[in-house]
Amino acid sequence: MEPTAAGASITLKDVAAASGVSLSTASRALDDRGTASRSAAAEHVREVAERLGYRRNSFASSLRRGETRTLGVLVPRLSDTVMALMFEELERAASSRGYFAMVATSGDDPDDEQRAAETLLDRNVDGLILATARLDDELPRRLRKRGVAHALVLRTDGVSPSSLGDDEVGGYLAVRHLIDLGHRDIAVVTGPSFTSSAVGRLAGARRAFAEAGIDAPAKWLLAAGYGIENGYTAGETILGGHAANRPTAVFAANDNIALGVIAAAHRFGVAIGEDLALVGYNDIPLSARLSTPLSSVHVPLAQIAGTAIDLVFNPDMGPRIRKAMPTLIPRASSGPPRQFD
Amino acid sequence: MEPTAAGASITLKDVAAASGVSLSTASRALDDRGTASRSAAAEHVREVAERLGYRRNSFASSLRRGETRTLGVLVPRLSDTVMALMFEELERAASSRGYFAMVATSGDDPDDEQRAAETLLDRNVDGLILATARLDDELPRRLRKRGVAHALVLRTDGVSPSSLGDDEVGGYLAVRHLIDLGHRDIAVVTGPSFTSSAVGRLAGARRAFAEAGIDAPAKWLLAAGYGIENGYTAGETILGGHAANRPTAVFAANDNIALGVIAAAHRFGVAIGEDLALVGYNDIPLSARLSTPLSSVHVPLAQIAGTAIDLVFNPDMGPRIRKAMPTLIPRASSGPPRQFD
DNA sequence: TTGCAAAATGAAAACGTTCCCGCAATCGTT
DNA sequence: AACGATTGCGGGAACGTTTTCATTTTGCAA
Repeated sequence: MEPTAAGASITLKDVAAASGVSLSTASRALDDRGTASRSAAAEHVREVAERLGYRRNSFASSLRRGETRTLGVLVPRLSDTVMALMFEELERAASSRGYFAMVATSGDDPDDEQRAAETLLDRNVDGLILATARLDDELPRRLRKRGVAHALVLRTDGVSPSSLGDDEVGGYLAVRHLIDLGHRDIAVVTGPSFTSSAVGRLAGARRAFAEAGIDAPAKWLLAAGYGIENGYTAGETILGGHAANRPTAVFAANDNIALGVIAAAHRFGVAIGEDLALVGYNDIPLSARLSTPLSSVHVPLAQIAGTAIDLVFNPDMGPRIRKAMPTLIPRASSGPPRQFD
Repeated sequence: MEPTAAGASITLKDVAAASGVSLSTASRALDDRGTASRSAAAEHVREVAERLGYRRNSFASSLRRGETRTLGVLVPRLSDTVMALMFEELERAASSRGYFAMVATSGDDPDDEQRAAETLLDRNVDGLILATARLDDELPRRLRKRGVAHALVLRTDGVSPSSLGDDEVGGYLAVRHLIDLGHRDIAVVTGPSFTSSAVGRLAGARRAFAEAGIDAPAKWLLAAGYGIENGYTAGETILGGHAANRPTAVFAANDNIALGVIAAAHRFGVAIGEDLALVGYNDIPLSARLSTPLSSVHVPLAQIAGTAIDLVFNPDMGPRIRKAMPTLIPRASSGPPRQFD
């Protein structure tokens, strides 16, 4: 009946009694912050605690200390590989700083996002990391007003402390790569327009176009969601017309979209890498393992994670919005256009 | 400096004072378990609490109550889509029962698994759900000995309460499907032999072979890891020989392995669905979206999640090991063998 | 009205830590 | 040997809840 997890638990009082010291002394001896006391008594307490299998009660401790050494992470969904990877890196970075990372998922709905954030705050996290930010998001604003320590990752609202890849540069690199290969007819499929990542990557793509004097037709600049199915739909739109009217290259603002485009290309009998060059974004592990490995813009997630956590606790050091440099990884999916063979 | 997340916080004392009642009354009025008190005073307290923006301090509450309404979930990694989906379902099931799910990742190392479990237990979770179990795992054994409420998902050690898909049936369905299509030369790539899922799926495959009077050659029964790269290696082994010596079908014990086999097939110029029939396992969302959509054994994760949580809190009701029925989803990747065209 | 059960209330004692305070012991310096 | 400075120690008061217990109030029937 009782869902008691812990067995009969050893409290600090037990340890103190067994060591023949007071509660206070035992507490101090086991305080792992700062330098461990080197007195003989303290050493003895530590031995006894170990022997008895004492584990500090985190609630009592947090209640008294007023901090939890816990970080809340909010992501739209974990089944999106990029988000899962981001969380894994955040977990690692948090752990190396003595923190525990706790995740909640919120989908794409601002209300759910708000609710999920409250859930995390109710668990008294010391700070919050959001991978969900919209350009005009209410949540970061409220967090700022309430004085909640937080940082945004991967996406920014332009105001709250943020750690992300430089999407403008990434978009530029991708399209520049395609242009350098000889492509002129290039389609761009971006993510949802409420994300800074989509806007940034599109801006970078535009810069590359402008630099090369290419006038990108509006019908080949599509905004989509970040899911495979969105990529598929976009792919149908782009490739569905007469073969002569197709672009020779596509820049997909994320690897999921690219996967959708691949499926659409297959449906229309267009060979990726030969008939159509394709560049994705994020370089998820799958990309390198596809039948035709996917060129993609790699983003240093580990670095972004570390920076994000530093921003949560020291928002005042350095610029509030930190951008990490992405790298283009060329693979077989992006070859020169047909006529160049 | 101070990593204070919450602003100046409203305590129960404030609410009580503002409502003109005692602390105890305020506490009772806001107790959300059981039936809410219907007295006028209680109603008033709730209003005041709402107006003041009172949020119960979860530590003080948990400390006093001795329960946390928190569930710890241990998975090898979240970047594996199946694990991410499993966690999302567990999170949902937990939430609908008033629990919060907390995840930790442990890789494939038993020591890390132990450490991660301790981390969760240190946070006083009311129960633990493991998706990491090995057949001869120490951890479930220790949890049983310590009397920690727990359940295993997706994999079982055969002893602790477990909720998983019926892997034997799934393996049978997959291979039976291939046999029904006319295949006789079928390779099977299973997962790591320390997982019950790999063992079960292989056993099911064997039953299908036996039933059809097929003597599966040992060289086509490969044990691999559950990653794409393992599938690729296995694919190289299977398809690397002379074309005449290749199987006409492959059952991959998970979709990642299938993805690897696809890549290997591509390398050897073998067309999936035409030259080689392929069936995966788990039916991750990507499978349906591949260029050649992948046939796969679908597993009801939501149901497994619900059962798992029930098992944690009521391990004595019904059988300890519950198996959910998988379904085969045939798609374009599994066609009849060439000579049948 | 009176009587009695049921419901609501306030005081106070937990829950297991940490931390402030005053005091004693130890240390290094002249 | 004497001095101040450091360090370690135990007592006890927090931290914000929940819960027990004794008491008071309410509701209802006679």
